[in-house]
Amino acid sequence: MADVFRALADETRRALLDVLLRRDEQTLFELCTRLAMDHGLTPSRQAVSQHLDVLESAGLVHTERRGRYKLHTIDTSPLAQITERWPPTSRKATP
Amino acid sequence: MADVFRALADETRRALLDVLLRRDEQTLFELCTRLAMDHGLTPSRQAVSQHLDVLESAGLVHTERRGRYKLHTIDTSPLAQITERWPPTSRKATP
DNA sequence: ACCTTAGGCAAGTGAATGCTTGCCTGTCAA
DNA sequence: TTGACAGGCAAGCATTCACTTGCCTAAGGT
Repeated sequence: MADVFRALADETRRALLDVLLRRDEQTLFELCTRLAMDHGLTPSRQAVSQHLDVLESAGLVHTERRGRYKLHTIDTSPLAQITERWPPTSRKATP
Repeated sequence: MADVFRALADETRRALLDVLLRRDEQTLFELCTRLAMDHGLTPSRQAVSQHLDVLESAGLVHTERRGRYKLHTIDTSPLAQITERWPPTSRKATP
């Protein structure tokens, strides 16, 4: 579970999740392009690849080889554990 | 919002949230003790104090001075933004 | 066959960060 | 007033981590 938090700690990786939420099954180069277009982030291809490895280790992204393409798919289910671990506090006011 | 993820990235800080979830309004020394007892973590008082600062900056912990004591209270509301940003994926199977 | 394209591997670098150390401030009780 | 207790401040150290650089593998098209 620590891997999930470590993965979410980086802004580029959070942006990658945003990009993948719009459309699944994107390749590394597609993700690089959309990071730049939609989020103004321009890390190198290798940097993005390493980020995707971290996300995959955390179970937040699944991959599938198809020919020479590697398609990335988001999986938000590990995030549910967060609000399960620290449920919404019933407090007098958080208005 | 980046502060929230940064705060959650550390295991000691996550353990602090666990401790605070069991009981609110604890002092720095109480938190140190419970970290050791319940989680096997024995960082120094100063280390815990710095962690609490990070948690407070993220809005996950609120504090109140009472005499020479500083009481810490958990606030889980920032965590709701996580599942709002990446909602549960309606996928073929996450069973 | 050849070249392009999509991706991977690994070492090295610089910055962020968790933690320690030492000292200081303020509050309460005897 | 003095001493003990709860906490704060700031510099220094060591590790982690994001990113680059350079080279390599493999699949697809012409």
